[in-house]
Amino acid sequence: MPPYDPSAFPPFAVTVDLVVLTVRRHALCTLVVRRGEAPYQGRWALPGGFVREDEDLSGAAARELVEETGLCAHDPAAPPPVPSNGAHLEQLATYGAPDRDPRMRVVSVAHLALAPDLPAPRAGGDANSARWAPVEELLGEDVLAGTAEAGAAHGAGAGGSGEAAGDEKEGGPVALAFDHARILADGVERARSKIEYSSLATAFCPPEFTVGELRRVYEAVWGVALDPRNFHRKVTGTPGFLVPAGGTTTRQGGRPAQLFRAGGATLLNPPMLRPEV
Amino acid sequence: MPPYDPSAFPPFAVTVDLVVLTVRRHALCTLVVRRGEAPYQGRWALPGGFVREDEDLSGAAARELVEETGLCAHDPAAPPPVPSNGAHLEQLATYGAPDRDPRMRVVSVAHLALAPDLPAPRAGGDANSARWAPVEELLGEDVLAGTAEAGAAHGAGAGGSGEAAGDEKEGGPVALAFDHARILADGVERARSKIEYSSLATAFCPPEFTVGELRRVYEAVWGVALDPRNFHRKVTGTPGFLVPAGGTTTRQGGRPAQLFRAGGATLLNPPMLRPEV
DNA sequence: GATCATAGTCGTCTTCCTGACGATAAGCAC
DNA sequence: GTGCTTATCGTCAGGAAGACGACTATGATC
Repeated sequence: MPPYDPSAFPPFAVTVDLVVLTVRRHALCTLVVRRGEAPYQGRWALPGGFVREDEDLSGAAARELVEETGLCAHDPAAPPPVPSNGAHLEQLATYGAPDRDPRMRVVSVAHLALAPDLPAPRAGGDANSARWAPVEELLGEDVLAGTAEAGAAHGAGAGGSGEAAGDEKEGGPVALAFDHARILADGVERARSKIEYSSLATAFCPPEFTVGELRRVYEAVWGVALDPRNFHRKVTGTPGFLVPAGGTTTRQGGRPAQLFRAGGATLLNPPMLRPEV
Repeated sequence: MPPYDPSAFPPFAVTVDLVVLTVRRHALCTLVVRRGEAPYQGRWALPGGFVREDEDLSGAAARELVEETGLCAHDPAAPPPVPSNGAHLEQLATYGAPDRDPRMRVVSVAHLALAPDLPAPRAGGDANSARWAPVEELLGEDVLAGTAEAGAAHGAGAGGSGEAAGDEKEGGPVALAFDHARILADGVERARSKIEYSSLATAFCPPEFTVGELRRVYEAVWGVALDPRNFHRKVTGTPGFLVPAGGTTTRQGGRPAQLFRAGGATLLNPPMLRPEV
């Protein structure tokens, strides 16, 4: 039997889109770039680009991450002592509704990256500018509500439902291009749930950090307040989660705090569950 | 600015592959089909096929599921009272290493389906035959070990590592085509972890089932033995997990057991964690 | 320098959950 | 009936987590 007849299947464009999350000033933020071309010209979008001919999906995601942020992707399979400013990068989900891009059939493999607080992003490629936007600004209540319930609407919103399509005035929710609001919502939910049962929250921290800084990461990602004493007991009591780095710091004010590094443990058992609703 | 120049990006073929899991005779089994054409002709593979021009990714997965098993995919967003023999279907991950198919660049969006025990599968499409294979047979120890640790190898194994490439004699591990061993391993791990914190295990059960039948599902999926008394306390004590269906059955022998239906709750809180290693 | 505000760290107490396991109930095969 | 199987209820001890008191160590302010 001959190889595939190229006319036997429809050709797709395959892209990677990135949900890059970080914690800035006690808020969970994501990297967005302004689109320089139609469609959705001038709207904010998640960074991304085409997968190249000879490129792995994760390779394409890592390349985009470097282009947009200068971050070197850290492969989760690497040995536990993480190289300094590597970001965590993992595949999130794939979005391929027929109408998600009005120009052609595009399947986008979204990736989730978690990074420590970074200087201002450098714009790259076809984006006029880039910025860190608090996810709260980008995800209106309607979008978030839809995330939790309506899996069926899973890619319908190429044009957006309309209501959330606010303009560019600062402060109000800004509608992202394409189905990127859903992708972002899925990425945020993945991050929120994954720090429950893994040590991934340390990916938001610099190489050395204090228990309080780690707690503020959890508080920003979950949007809740945690008891400092119970949190301290939990993270220092979980073997392998944190290893003392040997110094102290007062960068938060108050009593000096011990510095830690991320330990080798990647799975938290038992997990640290989000407080109830 | 003009629409995309079609020569500006490489064309991909996009397929969906299915990891269909069920519990048969106390063993976790998956649906495999025998390949009728090269490459890997005669080898077992996961069912799958091309995504059509006008088709959603989940739509393509649901179509393949019907073609291979006759199962009607159950959308998780539907109202909780699940229609009778619908299977749970969710996206798993996407595999797109450049060399995963020797003929051309193929990106495969794998989906995970969980189904109650079914009659013998009906072969469809280009498969000479289909069968339910215990995952233990398909996943040699080396493959499983690789799953837990080596995320780096994430799609490299189009040809397989070689060692597991046993032939077709019954009993020994059988090497799956393409990178399907990894896809299957990822799907099994997803199922194993997801029944911890969700009520998804009921997807393996008929509409009405006993606590003991549900326990045997957990035991088969995790490959462990659970204490019947503690399990009973846990599942009947979690509000919304099970609702009494009103009858009893003795199909397992022994004292008649109460029949239950899956309740509306989808999230188990606190979760039922796998026993330690 | 005393006082205050801010954070960090150590304990205690109560409650809930779980694992281990005894005991009883209700079918079937003989 | 006896024996075997599975289901279901109960008890008990240990661990984890939430609530919260107490103390420590710094900088800021008076």
